[in-house]
Amino acid sequence: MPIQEAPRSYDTNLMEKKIQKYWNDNNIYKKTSKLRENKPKYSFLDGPPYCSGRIHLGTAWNKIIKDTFLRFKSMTGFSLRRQAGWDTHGLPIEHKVEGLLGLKSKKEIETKIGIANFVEKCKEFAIENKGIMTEQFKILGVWMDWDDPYVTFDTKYMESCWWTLKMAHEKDLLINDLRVITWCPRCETALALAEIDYENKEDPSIYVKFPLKSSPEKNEYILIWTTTPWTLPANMAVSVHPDFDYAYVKVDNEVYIMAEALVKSLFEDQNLEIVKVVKGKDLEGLEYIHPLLDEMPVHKKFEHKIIVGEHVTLTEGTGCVHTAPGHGPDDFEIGKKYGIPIFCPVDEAGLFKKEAGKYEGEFVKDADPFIISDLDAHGLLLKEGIIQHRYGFCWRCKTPIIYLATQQWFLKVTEIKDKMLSELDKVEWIPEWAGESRFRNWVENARDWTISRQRYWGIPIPIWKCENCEDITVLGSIEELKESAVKGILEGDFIHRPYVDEITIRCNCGGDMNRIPDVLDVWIDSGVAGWAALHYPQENEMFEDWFPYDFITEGHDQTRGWFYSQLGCGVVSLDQTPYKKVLMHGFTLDEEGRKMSKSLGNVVEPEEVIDEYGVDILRFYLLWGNKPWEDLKFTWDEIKNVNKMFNILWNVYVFSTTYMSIDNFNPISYTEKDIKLRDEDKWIRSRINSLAKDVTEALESLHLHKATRAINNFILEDLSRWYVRLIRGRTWVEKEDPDKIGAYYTLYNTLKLLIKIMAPITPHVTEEIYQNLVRGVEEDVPESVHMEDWEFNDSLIDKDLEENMNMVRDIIEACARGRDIARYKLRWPLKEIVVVSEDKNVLWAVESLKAVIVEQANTKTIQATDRFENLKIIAKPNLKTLGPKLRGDAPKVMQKLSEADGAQIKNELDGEGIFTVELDEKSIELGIDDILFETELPENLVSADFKSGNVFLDTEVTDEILSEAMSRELIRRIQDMRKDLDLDVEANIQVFIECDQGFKQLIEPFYDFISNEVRAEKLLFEAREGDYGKEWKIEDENLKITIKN
RNA sequence: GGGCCCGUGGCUCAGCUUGGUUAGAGCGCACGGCUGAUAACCGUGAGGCCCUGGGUUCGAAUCCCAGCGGGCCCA
Repeated sequence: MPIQEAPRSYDTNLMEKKIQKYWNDNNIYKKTSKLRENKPKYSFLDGPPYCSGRIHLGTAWNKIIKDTFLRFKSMTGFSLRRQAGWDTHGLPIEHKVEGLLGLKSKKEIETKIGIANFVEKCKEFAIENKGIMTEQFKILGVWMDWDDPYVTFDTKYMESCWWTLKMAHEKDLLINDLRVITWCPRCETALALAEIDYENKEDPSIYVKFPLKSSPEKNEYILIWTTTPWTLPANMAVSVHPDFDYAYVKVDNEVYIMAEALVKSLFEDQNLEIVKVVKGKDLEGLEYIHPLLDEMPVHKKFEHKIIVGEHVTLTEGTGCVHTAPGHGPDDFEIGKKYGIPIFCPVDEAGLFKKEAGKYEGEFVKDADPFIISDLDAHGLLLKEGIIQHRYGFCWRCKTPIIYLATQQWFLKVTEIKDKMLSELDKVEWIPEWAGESRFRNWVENARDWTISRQRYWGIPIPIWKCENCEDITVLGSIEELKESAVKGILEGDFIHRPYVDEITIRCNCGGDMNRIPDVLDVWIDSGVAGWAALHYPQENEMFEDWFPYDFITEGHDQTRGWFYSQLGCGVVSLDQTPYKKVLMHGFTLDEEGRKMSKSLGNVVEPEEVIDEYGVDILRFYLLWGNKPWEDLKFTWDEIKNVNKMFNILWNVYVFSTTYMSIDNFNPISYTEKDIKLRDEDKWIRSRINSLAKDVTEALESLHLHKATRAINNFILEDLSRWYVRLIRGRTWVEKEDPDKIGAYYTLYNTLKLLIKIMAPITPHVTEEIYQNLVRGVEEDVPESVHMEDWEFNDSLIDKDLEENMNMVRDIIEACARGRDIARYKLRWPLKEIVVVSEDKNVLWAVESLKAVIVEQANTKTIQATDRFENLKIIAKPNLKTLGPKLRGDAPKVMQKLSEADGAQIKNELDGEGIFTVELDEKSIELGIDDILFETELPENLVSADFKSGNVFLDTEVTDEILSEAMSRELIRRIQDMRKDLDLDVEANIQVFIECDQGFKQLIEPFYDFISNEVRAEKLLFEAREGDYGKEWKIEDENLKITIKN
C-alpha cells in the first residue's frame, strides 16, 4: 500500500491504543527480543515497585526512563532481559489488609482471623494490585516481560533469599542480640532505619531537677533536659562530657549543676550566682535520687550515678544528659560500658509494664502529662515548654517510633562495610556525586542491620533453634528443609507463615528444632533480587548469562533503600556488587516544588495527563523537563509546550504525506544518482545525521534531557521552520520533476531517521508514522520501527554547510526586519539586496547559498561585499570652527555645501586636504576640520543588522516588480478563496476576474505563473455569476474574483 | 549538627566540567507580519544586582571560601 495522506489532526489516545493493539496482535515485543537474542547481552534489573495500589507520576517516570533506555539498547544491537519485578511482602500490605478487615491491632490478627487467613488475604491483595499496576504500566507503552515477572512471594524467589541468609550465617554475619532499636508500637515490630520517615512534631520540652544524694540540705540538683518524659521511668544515669566545664548555679535557694556554656540560654536575665565551676570528669560517680522514686519503687534497687561520655553535646539542653539504656542507642552503649542494667519497663505495644509501678498499662506517649505533673508535685520540674522538632515515624502507619531494647537478629553490616565501600568504587554512577558522595556517605555511616520483624506477611527467617541445646541451623533451600524436617506439612505454600512455623527439624543433639517466629525485613526481599530473580543458586544458567547487572535506575530515595540493600546482600552472598551502572533519578514534585501528596491535594495522576495529551507526550515531557537526576516540577504549561511540538511534527508529517501520496512517491524507485539534491537538501540531511549522532551520545550517557532537547530543537527550528519552508515551492510543481523528487526523497529519509531516533522515547507516534510512511513503500523493512537498527551516517554530516546555512538564516531574518522597517511586504520582490560583512565566511556563505536567499528573501538580485559603496555622503559645515572664521559668509557656505556632492568633497579633502568653495565674489578654502560628513541611505534603501554584518534592501518599485507583486497579491487571494471552499490541494479551478484595464495589464505577464500557482485551468477577465465570488481591494484597486471548481 | 543537590527575566529551564565579545531558549505579555503543514506559523519589543558577601584572576554566572534560602537523606 503506497503512502497514505495522514489525517489532519490526530487523536493521540485512539492512535496509541491502535498501535498497542498492533504490537499485541503481531507479537512485536517478542519478535523484537528474538531478533536480537544472539547479540551481546546487556543486563538490566527492574527495581521492584511495591504492590500497594496504583502507580503515580514518579513510578511512571521511573519505568519510562527504563523503557526508553532499554528500547535504545535494543535498537543498538543488544540482547536484553526485561523482566519486571514486584515487591510484595511487608508492613505496607499488612497495614492495608488490616484496614480492609477492620482489624485494630496486631493481637486481633491472631485472635480474630488467624495468621493463615491474614497471610492469604495479604497475598490476594498483592496479586490484585500487581494486576492493576501492570495494566497501568502497559498503558505507558513500557515493554517488559509482564507475563513472567519476578515476584518476591514466589517460592523459588524466597528460596534464593534463604540461601543468602545461610551465606550470612556461614560468614558469621548473623547475630541475635539485645539492642536498642527503632520500634513501631502500633505494628509491634522492629523497624529498620530505611523504614522511618521524619516529620515535624510537637513534643514537651522539660527541665528536670535530679536531687543529689550527698547534698545534706537537699538543695543541690543535677539538671537535665528531655523531650520524651515517658523515658524518665527508665532513667538509670546522667551523662556529662568529661572535658566540658560544669557550673554550680545558685538560683534563689537551690543549686543546679549544668554545663556552664548553657547557663545563659536557660536562665536568661534571672538573678543567679555561679558558686563554682568543675570539669565534667570531676562529677563522675556523684549519686542522685531518681525523681520518680515514689511512683516506681523498683528504682530503690538501682544506684543512680553521674557517668561521663563523649556523646554529650552543648547544642541544646543542659549538658547533663538523661540516660535510659533501654530507650536510646547511645544510652545503651554507654550503659553497657558502665555495666548498668538495661532497664526497659515498656512492652512491645508501647505499654508500661508492671515494673513501671504507677504507670503500668499506660501507653508511653499518653503517660507524658502524668509524669510531668508528678515531677511538678515533687517540686522537681524546673521549666516546661513545647518544642517543634523532627521526629521519626513508622513509614506505613505514621505512628511516632520509640526506641526499645529488644532481642533481634542483625546482619553485621559493620563487618563488611569496607568491602561494600570498595565494591561501591567499581560502580559507575550517574550523576557521579550520587555514588561518590551521597551513597558513600550513607554506607560509611551504616550500622548493623536489624533484619527481623515480628510480623506475618514476609519471608520467614530460615533459622531453626534447638529446644534443648539452643543451637541454631540456618536453612538455605527447600531441599534442605525437606531433608531435615521431622514434623510438619511440606505442601502448598508451606514456605510462608504460619505453615512453615509447624515444621520441626532434628538437632545434632537429638532435640527438636523450631523456627524462630520472625519474618525478614522486606528490604532484604528486594536486596536479593539480583540472583533470586534468576533462581540462583538453585538454577545456574540464567545467572551465568546475566549476573551481575549492567544497569539499574531508581529514585534518590533508594540510596538508603535498594541501592544499599542490594550492595549489602551482594557482598554477603557473592562478595560483590550486583550492579555496574546506576542512574539515580529524581522525584516528581508539584508546580510549586512541593512533594505530591494526598493530604496536600496536589497529586497529578499519570492518567490525567494521558487522557488529555496522550502517552507519548507524557513520556517526552518526563524526559525533557529537566536533568533526570534532579527533581522534576510538574507543570501543565510545559506539557502543553511538548504537545505543541508534537503537533508541529504531525503537521510536517501531514504535509509530507499529502504531496507524496498525490504523486504516488516511492523512494525505492530512485537512487541518489537519479535525484537532484539542492544545497538545502544536503543541509537537512547533514542536520538529521548530526542530530542522530547527538541523540546517540545523549542516550548512551543517560543524559536523556539532552536527547529530547536536541530533538525538540531540530523539529521546530530545522525541520518545520526552515526545511519545509524552503521546499514548499518545489512540492507545488505538478509535473514529474527531479527537483521535486529530490525534496520528497530528502524529506522522506529525514523523517525516517527522525522517527527511528525518537522511537525509544515516543514509541507510539513513531510507529504510526513508520507504518504508513516507511512500510507503505519499502517492502523489505521490519514490521515495526522498534525492530529497526539504530544507525546514522557520519559521512553525510557537513558542518561547514550547517554553519553557512546558519549565517544565511541570520541574513534572511535581517531582511525580514528590514522589510518591516520599510513596511515592504514579503510578497513584493525586492529589486536588490546587498549583504555587507567583513567576515569572509559570511560572504562565502552568501555566495554558496545564493539561491536560498534569493528565494526566501524574495529578491531579484543579491550582492555580497565587504564594503558598501552606495551610501550617500552628506557634507555639513562645522560651525564651531567656521562660525568665527566666516561670520556673515557662513550661511552661504552652508547653502553651497548642501547643494554639492558629499562624496566628491570627501574625495578632494582626502586627496588634497583642502576643499574650495566658490562664492560669487570670493573663494573660501575649507580644511578637514571644517567639514563634518554624515552618511545617509539613498532613497528606497533600508538597512538591517545581523550578527556579523548588515543587509541593505532596495525597495524601489519598478514596473516589473509592481507587476509581480500584484500577481502575488492576486494569487494569495485566490488561494484564500480555495481554502474557503475547502478544495482538495490538487483540485483544478476556473478563475474569473473583474478589474480595470490597468490592473489587467499589470498582471498579464504573469498569466501562466498565476494559473499554475492556483491550479487554474482557465483564467478569464470577465464577470461570472452563480459561483463563489468575493470582492477584494488590492492597494487602490477594487476587483472581484469568482472561482468555479 | 553532618552529607548531598538546587538557587540564572513573571514562569519552566540551558550555559558552569574546560573562566574570555553584548548571559541564551521556550512559555506568558505587547506590537507587527504571513497564509494550501495554518484551530498553525514568523518577526520585533519590553523584561536579568546570574541568591548575598568575600577571594583568586587582566577578566567570574562559571573556580575557591563564608553565609542566606529551598529540597532530600541522616544524626
